[in-house]
Formats: sequence, C-alpha cells, structure tokens
Amino acid sequence: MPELPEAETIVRDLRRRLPGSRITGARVPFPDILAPGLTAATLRKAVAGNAFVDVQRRGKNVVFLLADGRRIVVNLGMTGRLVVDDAPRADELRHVAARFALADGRSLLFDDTRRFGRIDLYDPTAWKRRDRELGIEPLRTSFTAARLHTLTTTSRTPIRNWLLDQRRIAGVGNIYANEALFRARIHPARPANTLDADEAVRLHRALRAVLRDAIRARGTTLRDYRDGSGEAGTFEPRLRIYGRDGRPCPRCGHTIERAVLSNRSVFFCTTCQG
DNA sequence: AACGCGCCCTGTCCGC
DNA sequence: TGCGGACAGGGCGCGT
Repeated sequence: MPELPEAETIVRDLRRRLPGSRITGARVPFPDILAPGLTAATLRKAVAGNAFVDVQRRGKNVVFLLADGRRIVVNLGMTGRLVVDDAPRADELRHVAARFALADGRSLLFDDTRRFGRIDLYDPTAWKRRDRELGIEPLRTSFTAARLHTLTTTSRTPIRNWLLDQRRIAGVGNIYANEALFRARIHPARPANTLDADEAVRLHRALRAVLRDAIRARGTTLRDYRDGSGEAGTFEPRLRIYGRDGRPCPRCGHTIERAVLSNRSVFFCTTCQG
C-alpha cells in the first residue's frame, strides 16, 4: 500500500514522537510478518533495553535506528500501519501484528490486516548491503533526468513495470507510477528503452512533482493507509488518473481507460498518452 | 538474466 | 440475504 509519500509522512510523524524513547520489550502476535530467519525471541532480545535514536525512510521502508547501531526496518506491504498508541484512534486497530513497548508507557504498534508487511532487523553491515540493493531515491538531487534516461536504456520492460522495480528507483508504487506517467504524457506500456531524452525529462519532472505534491498532502488514502497518528492522507481527490477509469481525462476529456499489465491495473488516456 | 506470473493474506464490493 | 468472483497501495520465489 503505502508508497514513498506515505512512508515519508509516517517517518516524519514518528520522528517527532520516538527518538529518545527507551524500549522495554516487543510482542509479536503474528510472527509471520517477521522476515525469514528472524524470530520473535531474537527481536525481543534486540530491542529490550535499547532505544530509538532516529526514524528514517529508504524507498517505501520505515527505518528505526536503535542506540546500539542496529536497525528495525518495516516494509508496510499493502495494509501496514505504524501508530503510537497514544494516538486518538489507536484502539481501533484490529490487526496488531507487533507491539514495541516503551519505557514511558506508550507503545509503537505495527498493524497489518493482510500481513504482507515485513519487519526485519539489521546490524550496520547487513543494512549497508541491503541499502545497496535498493535503487536511487527519486527526490535526491543526484536523481537527474539524465540519470533516469540512462537507467531506462537497459530495459525493454513496460515503463510502468520499470518504475515499480525497487532496485532501480526506490519508493514508487502503482499509484504514483500511473500518476507520473499521465503527467508526463507517456503510455504505461511503452518499453522503457524507447523513451527519448525529452520524455525522460518529462517523466523525471512529473515523478518528482507528484511525489512532492503527495507528501504535502500527507499521502493517498484509498482505504487503509493511515499516518503515524492514525489519520488518513488527503491526496486521493487529487489523483488525476489512478482509479478513474470511465471518467473524463482532466486534460482532454476523453474517457480514461483501465488495462492490466503484469497482473496490476494501469490507468491512462489514449489521447494524451498515445 | 531479465522478465512475467502466481502466490502470500484479509476485506470489500458488485452482480446474480 | 447469500455466494462467488474480482480487486486492492507490495514483494518474493519460481520458471523460462
């Protein structure tokens, strides 16, 4: 579910609440959300007596830096939420998969209805390795149009699929891939290596703009997404193409179409994204 | 070896 | 009202 803007919103919320907090323990009611090889006992032992030093984001992952240098990394999957339990509606969470108890009496809750989310634990070396597997951060200044163009030249896969691959660019999911391609006037099925320099410039600009707009709106809530306080994001009404099949294109009025590419929906205007 | 597919899960909605 | 099928923001393992 949550893509870069949603993960970023959660990180900003939790960064105001967690750093400095000592952790007393962890409970994992649904251990299947733990990464392969990680047990609840190992996680509990790692966090007990430790403390949250910082909360960061890498792609769609929420990264909790601990006082001893290790990191708890949460991938939210489709329905994952990270909420501190002093938030107004924290008691409405019905699928708490993991709970980190803090010394001040609060708890950090990981709630995940579908349990596609994952919690992993990394020491500094392992994290460095994992970090290298993830692609470039699209909002970094090092991510330029030229860089995007170069990256696309090696792949014939449809550009929508290309954008979803976290090893190339980290943080883009199906909503913002579709939105960026609409803004850039590029058809989602276009092979990545057929983009010319001008299209790369447009896609680069569109991608960064839509990610920034969505962060400003605190993310897109279609159904499940909530921020670190349990509140919905406000970007959904500003989606121009995602989920809007059958409705008029906001640019030309032609009817928006939906198709399926690699088992996932794509939305596009055949006139604007020919 | 890059790529597409099925699958992991629960919930909701829609048509019959 | 009930029931089956489609669909949902992600990502992994597999086969080709």
